[in-house]
Amino acid sequence: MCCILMQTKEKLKKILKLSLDSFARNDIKIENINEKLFKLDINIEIPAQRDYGEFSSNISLVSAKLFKKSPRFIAENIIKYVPDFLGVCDYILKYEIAGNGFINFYMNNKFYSEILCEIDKKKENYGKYEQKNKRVLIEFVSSNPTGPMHIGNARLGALGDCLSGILNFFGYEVLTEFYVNDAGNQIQKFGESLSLRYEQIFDKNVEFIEDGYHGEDIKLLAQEFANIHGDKYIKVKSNEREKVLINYALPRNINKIKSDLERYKIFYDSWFYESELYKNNEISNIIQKLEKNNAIYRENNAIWFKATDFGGEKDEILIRTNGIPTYFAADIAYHVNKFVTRNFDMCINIWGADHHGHVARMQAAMNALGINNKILKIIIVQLVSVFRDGNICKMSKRSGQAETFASFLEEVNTDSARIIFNMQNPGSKMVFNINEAIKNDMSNPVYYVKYAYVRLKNIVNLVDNNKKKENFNNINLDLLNSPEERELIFILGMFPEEIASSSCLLDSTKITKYLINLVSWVHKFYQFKKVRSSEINEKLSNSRLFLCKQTIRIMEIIANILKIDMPEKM
RNA sequence: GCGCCGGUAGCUCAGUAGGAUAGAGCAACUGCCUUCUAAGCAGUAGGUCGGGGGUUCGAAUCCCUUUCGGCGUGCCA
Repeated sequence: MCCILMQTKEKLKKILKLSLDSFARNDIKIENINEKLFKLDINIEIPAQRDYGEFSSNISLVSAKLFKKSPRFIAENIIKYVPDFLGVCDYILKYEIAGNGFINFYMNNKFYSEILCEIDKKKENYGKYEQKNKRVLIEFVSSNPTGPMHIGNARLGALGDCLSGILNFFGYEVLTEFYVNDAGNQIQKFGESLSLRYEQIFDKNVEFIEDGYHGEDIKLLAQEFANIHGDKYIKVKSNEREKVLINYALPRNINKIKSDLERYKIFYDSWFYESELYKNNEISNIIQKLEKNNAIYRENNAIWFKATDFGGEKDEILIRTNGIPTYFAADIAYHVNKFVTRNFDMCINIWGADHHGHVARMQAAMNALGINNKILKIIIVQLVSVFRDGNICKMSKRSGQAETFASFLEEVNTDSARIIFNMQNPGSKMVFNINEAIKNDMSNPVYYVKYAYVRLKNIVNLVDNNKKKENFNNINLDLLNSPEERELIFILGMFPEEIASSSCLLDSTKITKYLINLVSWVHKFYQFKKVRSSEINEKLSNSRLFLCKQTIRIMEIIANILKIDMPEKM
């Protein structure tokens, strides 16, 4: 499926290629011209300013070398032949050469009215593509259940959930997943920490361990446990006590994570427990497979993965000298489970920047296991710090100063957070300005967006109430020819392309930026063009109303993808 | 030391797969509500795109180099 805008680009490209071909054939004799033309990187672009037209091509610039002529000269010669092929596209109003050799195309009214009609026809499916039959697993947040989430998880969550919304809308079969690290070393440490805090309640002289979990949350959990069970477990052997405490605390932490994320509008399709990998021997299975593929060796009683043989930076330990598998070994098994057992075609992991060292070795492990026909995409998200009252508080889990996810949610509205996090590229580190995120003006983009929706909705509702039913027979979309109206329509027409490129690039921020741009034109339109004014005739009024309705449609599609509530009134 | 990411307006950030005069918001200043909600719009001011080379019709964007910052470089996860 395609849209008017993309089709038009293709048609213009065709016209230009045919014209260039004519020029080459008739005016210049070059051998194998078709082959050479084929290699040219001819683009149809949307210029930044509309004075340059709706579309613009670099064809004469990129072919300058081939013809050994100036771009301007080539453009003049190409344009001579364009009339021969105008039948290919009936949206062209005029075309001209700009200063340095760009060929600019200006579109007629039909182009604009057909964009609106296309949206009206496809409705909430506008911008959707045919089902790809591609199963995608997207895993994000997956915070450690040994402690509370922090603000960085809010960024990961917003990016992951919105990306899954985009991919789903685009036509992939998407499954969202939270990977629960409920096994391995850190759970032992968790139990040990809990146990010591529990003992300290009854004996102040008990010393805490250096590499334990120092957070207040551990003390609280131990206290809660003591409130229920008293000193009953003091005399129990320490590893027994640790087990009991883990069984008490871990489900509590996981439930807290789950409920916090639900407040943030994230509802996972799946919660995958690391402990399942142990139960099903999946870790020992992958060790065997790796051994078969000659990808491991033994040293000092530990089992190593020859990561360097498969594109990794250095070799990695899979099974420690003490026989306990590393986190990495479990994670390989987890990925094999995704790709082989569950047979996903693409797996997307959204990881914090502190995990980026993990990327190369995981890719290497996939190579070693022959999982090459599948796609593993890892999106690394830089860390978040909080700006509050003029100060930057750096996020740090160990210092205990971290802004927790829960306290963040208390302050910042979920929709604001989702939009703000999705306005900034994952690759750049982020300073989250709390003071601005809780304000009710343009420093908080969520109000800018919602207000635009309310304004349009208000127009539509008022008209509906006044006339009971609008008469779309008495309509002439050619009347929508002001810069404000045209630009708004043009941006609506760009939506399918935005969705497509967001999906291909796995970029959830693109569509948010698009939304902000769309909304700014909604406000301009609202400012300059009255819809239900007595000063304009009914035909124009109806046409503008039609534009409002299609704009609302696109805004609702995006709101749905991003899970932003759009209010009727503010 | 090595690796990954980043450096764009006073601040926070965009910059459409190399394109035309580098853009928003915040902060500052000036206008616009008896007319569909001013949570808005229009305008002014603000820049050596960290520095230096290179590639070409054309570079914030690609390559090299240098500098500064964040992270990683665990038999931690």
